[in-house]
Amino acid sequence: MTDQLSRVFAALADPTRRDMVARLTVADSTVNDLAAPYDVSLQAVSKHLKVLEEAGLVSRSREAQRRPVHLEAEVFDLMTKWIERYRRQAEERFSRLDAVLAAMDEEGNPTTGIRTEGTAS
Amino acid sequence: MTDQLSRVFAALADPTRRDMVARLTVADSTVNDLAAPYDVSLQAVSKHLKVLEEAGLVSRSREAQRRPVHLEAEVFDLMTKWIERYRRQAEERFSRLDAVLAAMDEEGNPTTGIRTEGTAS
DNA sequence: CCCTTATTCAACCCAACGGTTGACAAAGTC
DNA sequence: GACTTTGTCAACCGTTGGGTTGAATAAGGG
Repeated sequence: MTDQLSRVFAALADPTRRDMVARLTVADSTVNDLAAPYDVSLQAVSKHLKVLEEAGLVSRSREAQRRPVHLEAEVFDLMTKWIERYRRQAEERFSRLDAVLAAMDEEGNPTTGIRTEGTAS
Repeated sequence: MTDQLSRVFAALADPTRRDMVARLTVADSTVNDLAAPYDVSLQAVSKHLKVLEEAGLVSRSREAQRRPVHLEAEVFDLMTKWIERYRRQAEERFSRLDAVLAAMDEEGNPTTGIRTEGTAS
C-alpha cells in the first residue's frame, strides 16, 4: 500500500481520524486539544495524526512545545478526482445500458444479457 | 468499523479493489473475468468482492453458474458528500485565515497565533 | 538547574486483513 | 449420473492496525 491514494483512503477509513479531519476544518489544533474528545491515550491520537500526515491530509509545525496540526485541503482533490472519474463513467454506462436494454426488447432473447437481478428497474 | 462510510473508504484503500471498481465502470463482469488480470487466487478475488459488496459498492446477481458483478454508483455520493463538505469548509477557512492574518498585521503580536510554518506563506 | 507541559518513541497485545490451499455447492453439459 | 465450470466456504498463516503502558525528548517556566 505505497501509493498516496491508498494511504488517503485508508486514513479516512477510521471514524476517529475522519472526526479529526472534520474538526481541523474549523481550526488548526494541538495534539492535546485534538485528543480531548476521544477516550484513548494521547499516544494513540499521535499515531492517528501520523497516519493522516503520511497520507498528506495534515501537516505539523512547531510552536514552542506544541505541534499545531493543520489540514491540507489539496489532497482532497486527489480523491475527488478518482471518485468523480469513475462515478461519471458508471452513470454514463447506466444510461447506455438502458438504451441497450430498450433496443433488445425489439429482438428475441439476447446472448450476453447480464444483470438479471439488480437494484435498477 | 461498522458504519458504511468507513467500509467504503476501507474498501477503496486497496489498489486491487480500486482497479476492480475501475473496470466495473466499463461493464459488469464475472468473478473469473475480474480475476484474470491479477496474480492471485480466485478465492482472494472473491474475498475482495465480498468487501466491495459489504461496502455497498457492488452487487451480485446470478446468471447460471456465473455471479455477475455490478457496480453501484450511488454509494459514491456518500463519499463525495463527506469529502466535499469538509473540503469546502477547509477552503473557506483558508480564506478567512488570510483575512485574519491581514487584520493582525495592523495590531501588535497576537496571543493565539498558531500555524507558524505551513504550506501557505 | 529542576519541573512541568506537550509530544513522540519503543515494545508489546490482540483483532482484522490479504493471501494461501483444500473441500464443497450450484448449474450446465455430455 | 458423471464431469466441468464457476464460485464460495473454511482453516490456516504472516503482516498490519489500533490500542496499551513506560520511557524519552523538546521547550519553556520557576
